[in-house]
Amino acid sequence: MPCTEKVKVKTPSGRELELVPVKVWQLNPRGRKGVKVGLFQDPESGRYFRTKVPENYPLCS
DNA sequence: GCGATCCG
DNA sequence: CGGATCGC
Repeated sequence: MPCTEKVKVKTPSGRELELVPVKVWQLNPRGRKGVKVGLFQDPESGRYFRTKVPENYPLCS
């Protein structure tokens, strides 16, 4: 499933933006909860970065 | 430190 | 191949 919904994120450049993740996956140590992580691209710098996304955000490609 | 992911 | 992501 492609990523469509925007997420409010703090970019490495220090801006608060709504971005659509490139990809979202679950990062779980065995036996505990962990977090959902999104891969994003900073429109300012063009650089990729990872940050937590809300638990209710769907996994996507 | 663990977990998945992939850019640098 | 390591960094960086988060919370436990």
